[in-house]
Parts: sequence; C-alpha cells; structure tokens
Amino acid sequence: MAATEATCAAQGLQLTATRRRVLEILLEEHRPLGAYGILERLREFGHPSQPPVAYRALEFLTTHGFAHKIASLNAYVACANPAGCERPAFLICTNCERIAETAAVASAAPGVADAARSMGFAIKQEVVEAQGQCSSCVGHS
Amino acid sequence: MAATEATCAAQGLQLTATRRRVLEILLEEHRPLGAYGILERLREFGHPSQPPVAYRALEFLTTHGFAHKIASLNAYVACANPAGCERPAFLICTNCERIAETAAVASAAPGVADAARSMGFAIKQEVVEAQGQCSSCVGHS
DNA sequence: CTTGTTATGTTATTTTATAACGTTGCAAAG
DNA sequence: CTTTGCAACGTTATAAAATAACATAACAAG
Repeated sequence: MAATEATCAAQGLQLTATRRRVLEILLEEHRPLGAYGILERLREFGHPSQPPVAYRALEFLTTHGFAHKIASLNAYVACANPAGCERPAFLICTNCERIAETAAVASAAPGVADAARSMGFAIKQEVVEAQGQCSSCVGHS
Repeated sequence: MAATEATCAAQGLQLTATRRRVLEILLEEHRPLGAYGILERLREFGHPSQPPVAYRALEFLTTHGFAHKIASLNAYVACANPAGCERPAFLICTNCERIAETAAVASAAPGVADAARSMGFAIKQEVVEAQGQCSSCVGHS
C-alpha cells in the first residue's frame, strides 16, 4: 500500500478514494476477488456500487501494476510486489483459494520464449497461471 | 480430426454429431472463436443453437484435449496436436488473431515450476498464454 | 471565466456461462 | 422383450462478468 502510494506520488497518478478502497479490499482478502465481490464490499462501506465503479478502479489498478487480473478465474488480486513487478506468474490453490505471486521475471518461461523467438513472434504480455494445491492443502480436493 | 476420431474410438468416447461439428468449426477457423460465435456457425448449419449446446460440446472437447479454452480471450481453439497434447502454451497475435500452440510440455515455465517446487505447491494445470505479434504482423497495431 | 482534462455517477445493454428440468436413444440386466 | 440406468440432447430461464453511453463534477491551465 505504501509502495503504491509512493509510486502514484512519483508518477503523478491519482489514487482516488474509490481506487484506494478497492486496493485495500484486495489487500485484505488473501484470495482472488471478482468484480462483483468487490462491489459488495464497496457497498458495505457506503461507496457507490454500480459495475463501472469497480471496473474503472480495477482498470486503473491493473494498468499501473498495483493489481492483476487472474484470467482463468475472472478475478483480481492485489500485486504482491507493486514496486517492481514484471511478468508476474501465479500459483492458485484450488483448495484454499489462496494465490502466490512469483516474480517470474527472472527465468520467466524460456520454453515459450524460445518457441516465440524461433518463429519470430514478439511477445508483449504473458499470462501464466498454474492451478493446484498449496503446501498446506496437498492431498485435499 | 482423424487423430481425434482415433482417440475417441480407442477410449470409447462418443464423438457425436454436434461435438464433431463444433470441432470442425474450430478447425476451419484459424483463430479463437467464442462460444456464441460457434453457436452462430451451428445455426447456419441447422443445428440446435442454444448456449448449452455449445458449452456442452466445448466441455467435452476441452476435457479430452481436443480443444482448448483461451482464458484471456474467453474463446476456444482446436488443439493443434490432439494425439499427444500436454501442458499446451499459446502465442496469440493481437493483430491477425491467429494462434500458435507450442507443446510447452518440456520446459513450459521452468521458473514457475521451480518456484512451485520450492514452496511445496503441486501444480495440476497450467495456463500459459502470451500475446504479441506474429512474424507476419510485427510492426502493426 | 472558460476551456480542457480527468474522474465520477448512473442507466442500460452486451457478452459469457450455467442451472434446471424434461426427453430421447441405447445398451445391459433381468 | 422390457425395464432400468445412463449419457447425451433440447429448451427455458437465469446468473455472472463486462462494457457502452451519457450526463455531471472537480479542478488546473490559459
């Protein structure tokens, strides 16, 4: 949160009340939250709660790397490393729903990167989402 | 298609008329097609065309690896290698919409696999989707 | 002040996906 | 043969996710 504030200040981005509140909601949850889940939470706090409110905040947050969309779940999570986040990858526990964000930056996805290079494909953005069981849930559902 | 027929025969899977038609539609298109796009095509051929028709066929096709869902597009593509397809990864051209499927099996995302192993996370399924420009579209949009 | 820009509030609609329920076709057990 | 069970189908309705469109507010720059 502090990191996000700092980045916004540095880059002249407006972390308005709703945007901040949405980010707080995502940070409180330790699991992906759908846009309509976020809306419910906003409603509890007396914020306006029509769909575009959530989607606009989420667009701001995801565009600037403060949050990520989990495409395979149609859900959103706060970024675990807002300071220096690139090419994130996610480990999603299907049992407890918790998400780990690994900075895939280092050794991203050489297999894919190689394949891309060899066919002259210029990668701009990558979605890497693994589902399975986290260490405390191995053996469950 | 032949490979799919063979697999179905071998495993006692029923490649019914609708399922086959949906797969044909996906094979004809060289790009991801949404469920409602598929429905339109089905309608043209006099098939029933309520949403569950498409979704049921797609569930069958994806479950058995004859087609894949592209989560980041909410769309579907025929599998490029129905015979032996595991842990596929996709390169999606944002200009021409064509998709390349790379058999990511070997080294899909080692970074992720390593991270997972080191935290005791058991990966069951992986979604790897890269967006960018294919060789014939580099420079465009 | 007034103009341009960015963010907001709200209504309506589109797009994507499933729930639910009855029916059909067919094969295996009686 | 017939009945029981199962898998697939057809259809209606609805849920869930996302966006279009348009009017308003807040505010800094000219």
